[in-house]
Amino acid sequence: MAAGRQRTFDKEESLSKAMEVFWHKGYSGTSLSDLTQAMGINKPSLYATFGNKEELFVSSINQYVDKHGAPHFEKLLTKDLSLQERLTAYLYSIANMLSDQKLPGGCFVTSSTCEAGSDCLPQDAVETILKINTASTKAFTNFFKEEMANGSIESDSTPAVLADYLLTIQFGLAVMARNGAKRDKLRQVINQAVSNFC
Amino acid sequence: MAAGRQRTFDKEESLSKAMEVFWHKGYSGTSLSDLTQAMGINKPSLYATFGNKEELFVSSINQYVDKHGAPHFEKLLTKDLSLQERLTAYLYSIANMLSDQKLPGGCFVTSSTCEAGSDCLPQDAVETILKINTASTKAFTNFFKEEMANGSIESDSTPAVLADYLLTIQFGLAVMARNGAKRDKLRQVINQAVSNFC
DNA sequence: TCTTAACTGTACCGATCGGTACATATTTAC
DNA sequence: GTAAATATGTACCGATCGGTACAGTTAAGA
Repeated sequence: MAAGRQRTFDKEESLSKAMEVFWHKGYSGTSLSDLTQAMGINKPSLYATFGNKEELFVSSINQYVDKHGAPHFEKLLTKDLSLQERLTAYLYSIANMLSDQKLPGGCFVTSSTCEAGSDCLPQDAVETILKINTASTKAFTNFFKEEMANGSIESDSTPAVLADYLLTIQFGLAVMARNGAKRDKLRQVINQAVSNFC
Repeated sequence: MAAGRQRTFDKEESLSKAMEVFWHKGYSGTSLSDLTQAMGINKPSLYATFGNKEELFVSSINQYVDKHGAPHFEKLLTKDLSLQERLTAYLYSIANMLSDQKLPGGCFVTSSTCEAGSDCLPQDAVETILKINTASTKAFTNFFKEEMANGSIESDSTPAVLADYLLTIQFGLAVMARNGAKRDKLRQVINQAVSNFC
């Protein structure tokens, strides 16, 4: 172990607190005081451990993807369910998160994508967000490509278009949640949206 | 006419400049310096004419709805077109705006709806945004109600659900645009989304 | 035990935030 | 012509912004 005084907080837990603040308030709306207060640490500890506000934001959104983004994806791969059933389960899982009262509300990536278009975010943050959305699009595209190979899709749309459509639905649901839409309303929209894949 | 020196700028034009700044950068991301610079006036003139930052924001988003939001709606009412054709024309019209390089990018209402969930906006602004989205939902609901009465819709969905679905698509398209999606990509998504109304 | 490395809290930095006081300039009404 | 009313530009306000210097504290390694 390295010499020196050891830190009195857990790095991942503090990052998790920071993530929730950024998720709730956005990059521009979050001050260092907001962060240090939620994390329970002082500014020098924050800077020593996480760099600066920008690096902490990037770490936060990456943690968000790991903890609250990626896990939904496995719903798409459940065995013995139709494509429609799996898409519904996937989006329901997301809707649960979007409307969860114990979480900051909506989708961190969606809100950040809006904010990234404002030229108010540091470039590294913008690139991180773009990378996340690109990765989602590619994952969806590959998913639909395989579903088509399996014969699960009758549509004559391309995998890329279906992927963009699914991402659009996700973004839309996230904004609906930020507007106050509850779980049941989101589910009704999902049912409507998924009936498109028939 | 009232006594006193007359102002050297056009109120509506200055408001339009302010609107574009808020549209582009959001409420938290916009400073008074950004505003006065874009509007070409000094702070005392801004405060005397438009109140404070919050009131200027509310005026801005209301002007946005009048200038860039409401006008699309008439596409839904074009005579002698099918429901699908009218929905496509309506959403294409929106997509043109979302991806217009001469405009600030995306949809001011959508971005603000995300930001409104952050508790970083003044309450009057939040209420204004909520009111705008509620009005859209009601207008869509009435629209679909009439279309159903006309027999244009075979779906067994309710007008309210179709309205929420349409709003979700609009929100989603706006975020896609903020993420860099160009007009053609938005159109493909729209085609996919509208095939739901068959 | 003693050096050295790492973390913590206080107290501060210049810059910018939203907002305003005030003196000056311009206009209409009388 | 003069008073009243309105707009303008400068210069400033206290508060907060993101970020850091520095002294003190706690630990591991020699």
